[in-house]
Amino acid sequence: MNLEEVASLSGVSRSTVSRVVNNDPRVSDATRTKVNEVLRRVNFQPNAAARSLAAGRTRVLGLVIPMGVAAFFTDPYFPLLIQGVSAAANAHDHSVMLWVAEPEYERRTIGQVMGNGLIDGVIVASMLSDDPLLRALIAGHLPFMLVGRHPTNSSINYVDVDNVTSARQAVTHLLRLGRRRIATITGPRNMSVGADRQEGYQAALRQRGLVVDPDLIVEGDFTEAGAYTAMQRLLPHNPDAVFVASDNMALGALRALQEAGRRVPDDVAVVGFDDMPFAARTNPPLTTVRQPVQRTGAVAAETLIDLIEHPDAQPRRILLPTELVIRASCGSQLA
Amino acid sequence: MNLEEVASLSGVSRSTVSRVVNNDPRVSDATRTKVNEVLRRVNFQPNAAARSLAAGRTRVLGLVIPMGVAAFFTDPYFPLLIQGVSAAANAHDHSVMLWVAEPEYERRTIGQVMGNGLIDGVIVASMLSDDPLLRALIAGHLPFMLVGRHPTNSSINYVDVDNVTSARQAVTHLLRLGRRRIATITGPRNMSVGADRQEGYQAALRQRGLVVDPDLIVEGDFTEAGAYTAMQRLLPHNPDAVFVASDNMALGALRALQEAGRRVPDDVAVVGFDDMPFAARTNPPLTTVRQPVQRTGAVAAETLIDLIEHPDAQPRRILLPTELVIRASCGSQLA
DNA sequence: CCAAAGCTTGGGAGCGCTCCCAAGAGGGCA
DNA sequence: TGCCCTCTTGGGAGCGCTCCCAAGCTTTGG
Repeated sequence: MNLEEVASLSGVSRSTVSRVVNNDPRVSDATRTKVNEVLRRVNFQPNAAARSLAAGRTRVLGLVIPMGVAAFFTDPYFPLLIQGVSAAANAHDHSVMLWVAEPEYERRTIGQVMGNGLIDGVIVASMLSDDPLLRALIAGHLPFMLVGRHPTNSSINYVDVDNVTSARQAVTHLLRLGRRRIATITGPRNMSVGADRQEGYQAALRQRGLVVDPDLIVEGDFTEAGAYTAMQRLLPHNPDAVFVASDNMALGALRALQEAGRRVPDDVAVVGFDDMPFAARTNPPLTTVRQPVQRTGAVAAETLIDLIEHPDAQPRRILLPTELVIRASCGSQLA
Repeated sequence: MNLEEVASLSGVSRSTVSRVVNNDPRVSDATRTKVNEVLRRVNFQPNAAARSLAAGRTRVLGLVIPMGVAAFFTDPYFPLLIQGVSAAANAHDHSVMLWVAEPEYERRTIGQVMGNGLIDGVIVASMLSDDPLLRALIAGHLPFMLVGRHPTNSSINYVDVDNVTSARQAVTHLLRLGRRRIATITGPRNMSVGADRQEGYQAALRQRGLVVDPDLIVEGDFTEAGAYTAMQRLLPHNPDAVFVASDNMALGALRALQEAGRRVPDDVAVVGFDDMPFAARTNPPLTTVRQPVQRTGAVAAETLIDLIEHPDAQPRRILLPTELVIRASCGSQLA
């Protein structure tokens, strides 16, 4: 069923049917009603390919999740993000094309994502600092949004939470509770989330006039298992608190602490990051920084659509607010 | 950059360039080399929309994840499945369009997924038994694959693991270890995974000549929190083992048991299902049924592509093998 | 040596839509 | 009454590709 057939069924021209389908105001009410009636009766769906070809726009957003991140499989972060993107895209009458980028995705993905006109723009999640896809994106002319700011190039559009400030507040909270040997398990240093949360950690210590002890900083990889090992490496240095850069990693830290016989929060206070669904149910319940993950995805999609429709607009740099959620693992029920 | 431009740059016709791009053998080696050279130089990417329009094929697979399942956000099952689908699709030069279907997705999604020619076929994950999307799919003519068999209509193409047999084996293992009051926390009954695993549980008991005690069967929803409550409801009935229909739910069961002061496996043996990454690291490590989730996704994609290319082929019903992974939570290191 | 059968190449048609321009109908106003 | 402007409608062109047919050339074999 195509426009022409609907046209002859309703006794008007292809152009008029097209106008009705696209809500063009330049159609009389009588005609519109008549055509809509036929449209509904035959359950007309305009052909997406033809539409894209003629209009030069596909109404499809790309979503790239680089798979350098093993955490994709264990961290609920990505499903939440995907859900947010998907919901916002659908609400704006767009579809989502997904690429779960393999390690050696450079060749295929980059070419596919760009150039061939399959998508109008692309959202890239959890980008590594020196990603070849990112280089191609910067060189190209396809609108794109990063989830998580780029560490060096600040002219790139992104949506993120204020990781530095959030981390600083979390660590400041631990300081206020009297903890002094505060350790941290960071994210990978080549991701800006990792670097930023560590920076916030250090800022809090310095603000308090404390020196940053490199022995109390261990790099994690956002997996539970990685954090477990990281925590074991921290134990000999006798921290009295640890700020862990994700809830998922906090799980690993808790497990290591428990196995080592350290009580939480009595011996070691633990603060996570994300406020994932399970954070309220750990033992003890996890104090953590709540970030709006679905919202982040939704904002990324909405901003990207806006960017596609207004290519001349100034760069978008969006920071979403976080909130420190106090539970038992930090040793205080007070804010 | 389009075919015509490449053609004039290489001194041949549009048709010839098209043949080279599509690896049509009817081109002389000399011409092919010459054109390929230009193709590479200008980094030619054929326009996807034009291609789809002309060829009547998009090389895009749809992937629908109904969101009735709250577990999407916490269960690593879906990321693994998505990864499998994505990898296989990419390997076959296809892209993946994702719909995370909202509760009231009937109207929009169904229309979008079908009809408008955006995709060549669709994979539907975790279908509820009486899903409107499924009804539309059956009535329509778009090739589709289910992940998880359909409970009643066996002529539908699907890929699944043999849930009945797997569950039966897991429970038989518990029986062999001497457990007699074996409980189960099932998946939702309106999903075939839920029903099938419960059926396997019952089959194992009957095979042993035991009666099925309805008090020992509680329905879960594939979430940790749901299973926690379910386990609490089971406790008064003093089970000496529990077969939990997913690892994620096993987490909740373990938490409930621990809080109630029951030792695992001494007082209550626990067996899960999935062998998710975290299963080896629970306390105690979880005995579980390993199912090849990524493989399931990959097979779904590959079969769907085959179905698209050979529409007359007979129905595909694929069962993938599982494996019982013995760890400490069942009270035996023996197979 | 010539017909028949390859091989290689070019160009037309058409996929189903959007966008633009033109034309007809009707209304307002001098 | 006549002119201009607005509203509504129709149809042509063209998006960039694939598919089909035909034409030219070369090869094969009787």
